[in-house]
Amino acid sequence: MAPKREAPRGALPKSELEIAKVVWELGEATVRQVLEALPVERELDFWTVQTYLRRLEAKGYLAKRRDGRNNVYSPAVRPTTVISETMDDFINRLFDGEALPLFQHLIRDRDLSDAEIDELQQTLNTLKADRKRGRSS
Amino acid sequence: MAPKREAPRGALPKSELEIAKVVWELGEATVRQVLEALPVERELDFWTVQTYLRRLEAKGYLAKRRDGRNNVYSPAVRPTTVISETMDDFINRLFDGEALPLFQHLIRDRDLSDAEIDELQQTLNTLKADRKRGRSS
DNA sequence: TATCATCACGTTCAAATGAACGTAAACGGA
DNA sequence: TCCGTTTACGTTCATTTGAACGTGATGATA
Repeated sequence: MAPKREAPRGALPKSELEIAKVVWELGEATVRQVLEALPVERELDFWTVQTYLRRLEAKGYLAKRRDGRNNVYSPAVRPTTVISETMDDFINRLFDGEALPLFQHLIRDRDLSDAEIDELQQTLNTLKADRKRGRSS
Repeated sequence: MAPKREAPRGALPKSELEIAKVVWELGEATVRQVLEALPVERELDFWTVQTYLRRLEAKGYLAKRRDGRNNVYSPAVRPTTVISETMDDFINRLFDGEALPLFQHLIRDRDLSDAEIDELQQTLNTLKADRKRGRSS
């Protein structure tokens, strides 16, 4: 059965993604908790954060639970899913859906440390090995 | 001397990027040429394309040259620069500026062919070798 | 040289997005 | 139990983005 993407859910806008990320990190959070978890230089209003959380819930990205007088928000869609969708969108837009050119650019542009390069090679080797073995799911 | 990023030029919107990419591919192009270079299923108006090209010029991404009655647009900023900026913005938004997690996600999520994996490894090896040698710009 | 098609430019318009508020309800401490 | 504080919800507002048009100018062709 295909993974069946519930709804296309076109890529999240900047600000909403930013807020969603905070919720992901915290696991679940109230408006105030999100506000406090934001970097200090990012001076967002309590109300603004509230707005984004509400929108995220309306779009189906977050679930809302009541805890006393507070709303507690938590992921309704797995973060990795959202990240994948966002990356897909990005790759489609910039590289016609080809991952390879993105890699090349990335490798060349970002100053990767030697350690990071090693780590990447490691990952690739592992992936390759896994491929040879079980080629399932 | 530092590369000196002229203006922050916050990441291009979807549609404008789409049009800019066409210009990059063609090297330079008139409105009509861009329109015709777009995939057929993308039914954009002549006027709409014109608008985006104009905006891109206003933002400093494209240069405009007159050829008879036509405007001919060409890159005013190197495409690779724009791509880098766009990627930076994306990585900042989604991965706090860390390239590595992006790689991991990418490697795991996109179904890379064996050949692609090989190519990546090749690239990494080359990069590593180059590093050892001249470390300057 | 008159005509017709094409083009540039300014302008417009709706929807999405970033950001914020006012009010009324709910809670905890005095 | 009353008061001050905090929160939710609906609502609003400006800007950006996606998309398109009308008019006047321009050039090729008859």
